[in-house]
Amino acid sequence: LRSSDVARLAGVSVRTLRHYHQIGLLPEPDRSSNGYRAYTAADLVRVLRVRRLADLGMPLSRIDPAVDTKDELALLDREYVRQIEELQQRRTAIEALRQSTVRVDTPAFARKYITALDQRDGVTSQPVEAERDAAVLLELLLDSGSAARLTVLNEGEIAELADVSAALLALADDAPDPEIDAVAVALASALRRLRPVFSPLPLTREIAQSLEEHVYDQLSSAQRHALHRALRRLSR
Amino acid sequence: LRSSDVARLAGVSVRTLRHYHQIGLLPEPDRSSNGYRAYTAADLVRVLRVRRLADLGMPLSRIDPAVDTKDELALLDREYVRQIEELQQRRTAIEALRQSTVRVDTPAFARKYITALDQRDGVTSQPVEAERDAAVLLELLLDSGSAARLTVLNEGEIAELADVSAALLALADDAPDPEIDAVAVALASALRRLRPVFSPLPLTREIAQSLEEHVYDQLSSAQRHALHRALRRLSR
DNA sequence: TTGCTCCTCACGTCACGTGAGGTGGC
DNA sequence: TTGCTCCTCACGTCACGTGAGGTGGC
Repeated sequence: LRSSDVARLAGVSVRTLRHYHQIGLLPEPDRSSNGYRAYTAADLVRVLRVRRLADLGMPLSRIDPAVDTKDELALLDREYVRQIEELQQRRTAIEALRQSTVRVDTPAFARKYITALDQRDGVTSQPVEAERDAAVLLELLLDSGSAARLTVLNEGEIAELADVSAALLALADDAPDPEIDAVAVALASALRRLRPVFSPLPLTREIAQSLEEHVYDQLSSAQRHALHRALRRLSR
Repeated sequence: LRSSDVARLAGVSVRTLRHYHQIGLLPEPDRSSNGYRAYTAADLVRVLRVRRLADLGMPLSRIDPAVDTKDELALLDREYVRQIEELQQRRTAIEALRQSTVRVDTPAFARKYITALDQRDGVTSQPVEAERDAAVLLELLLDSGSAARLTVLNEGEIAELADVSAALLALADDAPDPEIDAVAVALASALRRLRPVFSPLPLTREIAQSLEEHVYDQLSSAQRHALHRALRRLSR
């Protein structure tokens, strides 16, 4: 039997046979006079045995053709139970992401808020992206307890928050000062209600500052003023 | 934010960040005066976005952080349906192998036969291995129709075949000629019944010969004589 | 001479892990 | 001076795929 015979009969590539030689799963056969490998039927049986286990997903390193392998099969079976569960969890997550109308990486607690914001007039998509970024960072930083509390904001509260954010993001740079002030007042009122949720962030000062800067960076000059005034009101 | 900050906050290794730089998923940030990378919160958001998709099993090559990826998610979902089915098929196959008392690579059609042979007295395990080898080769070579017919041999026929094989394999090299003859007669009778099953083998002459030699190689001198005489009887 | 089959390197794949050896600030 | 953190190569992983370049028999 030559390389191609064994390969064809066993349903593998010639390269696969070479690989099995390299890792010692299959002994090198004698050579015929022209240097071609001369396999025996015993080699073919061995390859078939290896493939039967490899096709079940057993790693080549754990295949020993000389030994019965029931224990290894039991291990594999438990591994498959785990994998099936994981795949099903992924499918559930994918389904949830596809259902939602917002971008797939929007944190769950902020979905309604971002959706509401997205539907306001006068807000272009770029600032919405900035809000999404902020939500992603928030999700990361909040301990799970706080995140849960954020989720239970009711529809009215979410709508109000979206109103306020939309007003902030719609502020033009040439907005008159009284308009900036009005936004700051509304913003302070909304933030006051949310403050207990954000308070105990597990952050070093440098990191907190870096994240804060990121939010400021996304805002225009007038918008920064409004946010700044709102924060001053809060600290009073 | 330094490498370790981003890595810790995003739940990845520093090496992973380097890898994302290499493949262009994450831009190289500016360096601070000491040469350390100075990441921004935007980089962190980006890593989180990549990980969210990568954790769902999306290949990095198909992740584009700038684009929404609902279509890709649909593809992934279909892929998972397929994978779950495959894993369940493997579990079924593993379960069947673990149920049986014979070695895991014994072909289904020969299980009862090998089991019966294994339980005969006077047959050591090495010739049983040879019979298993022959069965493996047979399974490979028979078209599925014939293999199905082999499976439906009834209990009595299997027991008779096992009796005859056991008698052949138990033949000592110094067995008297009449004993060899008796085995040959019984063997011929059993083979005559099986012959319709084996007849149309899709083999080149060289390969058939190679497989036949393999069977002969496993037999002792007296056993070969018995097989040879049985085959002569058949061809009459 | 032209195909065909076999041969031997040897690099590529995928998403990083894991040292190896060196530097800068406390 | 001693740790600690960062840096840059660069090889290893897993099971082969895929040329690259050469040889032998019809």
